[in-house]
Amino acid sequence: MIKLSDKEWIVLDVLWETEGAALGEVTQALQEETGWSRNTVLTYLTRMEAKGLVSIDKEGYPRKYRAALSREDCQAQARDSFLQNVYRGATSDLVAAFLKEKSISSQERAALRRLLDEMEV
Amino acid sequence: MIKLSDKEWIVLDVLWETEGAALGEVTQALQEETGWSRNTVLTYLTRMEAKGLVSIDKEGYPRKYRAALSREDCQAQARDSFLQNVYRGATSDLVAAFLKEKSISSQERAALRRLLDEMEV
DNA sequence: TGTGGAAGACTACAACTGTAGGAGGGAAGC
DNA sequence: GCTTCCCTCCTACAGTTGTAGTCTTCCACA
Repeated sequence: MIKLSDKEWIVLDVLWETEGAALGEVTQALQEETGWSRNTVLTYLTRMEAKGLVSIDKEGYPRKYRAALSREDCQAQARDSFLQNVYRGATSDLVAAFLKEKSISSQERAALRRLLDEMEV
Repeated sequence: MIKLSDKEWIVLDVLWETEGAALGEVTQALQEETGWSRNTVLTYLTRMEAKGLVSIDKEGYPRKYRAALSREDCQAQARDSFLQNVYRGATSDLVAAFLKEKSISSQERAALRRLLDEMEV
């Protein structure tokens, strides 16, 4: 149900890295990638709190902002909707397309083979 | 650059299936999944033409609507942004997550193994 | 204790998205 | 030719997203 925009992913990436950051720290961390003003960052943070994506620790000043959901949960959600929207549920087409296009190391390939092996029951 | 909304994927899915459909046909085809009114469908179609997602064949009456981009191009685009947003570029994490979660047949697993083998150079 | 700089609240505003309604135009059949 | 039905055009309107500006508050330090 939770649908993150591209920019919300960027904000959450920062929050997932830092367990509880103040506005200035978040703004700082986003500076290179986005160049956003402090106010823009604050707007994201407060809107995202309203949506349940961010939790704000109001003890102390300045407040600490943290991700309210785990990265894994958000990823699972995003995988589902991507799979449905873009591949109409065909997981193996999807996986094949990613594998064909993107380079991965031979270690990674070995790990994926092991994964496939474990699935043979 | 082209960013499709969930609903735009649904519309395009219909257009990719039918090479050139009239409004009534598109509305019909979308009926079950969306229940949209004819006007809603028309709004999507015309807005999507403005964005270059749909092309309208104005010869004849009623007009024929068709997808302006191939499904493959749209999928490639969507893969890219998904990979970046959700997995920060880590293809093998992404692939592993899909494989772990979604069931695929042993035929499909075999095909993926072959794909991995072909990548070993 | 006054002040400067960060932080927070509130406001703004345009573009895009989801979802139509109403008015008018063409074509096919009676 | 007139009716009927579908098609197109234009308009609407609320909610979301991207990106701040302004005004106010708060703490730390001189």
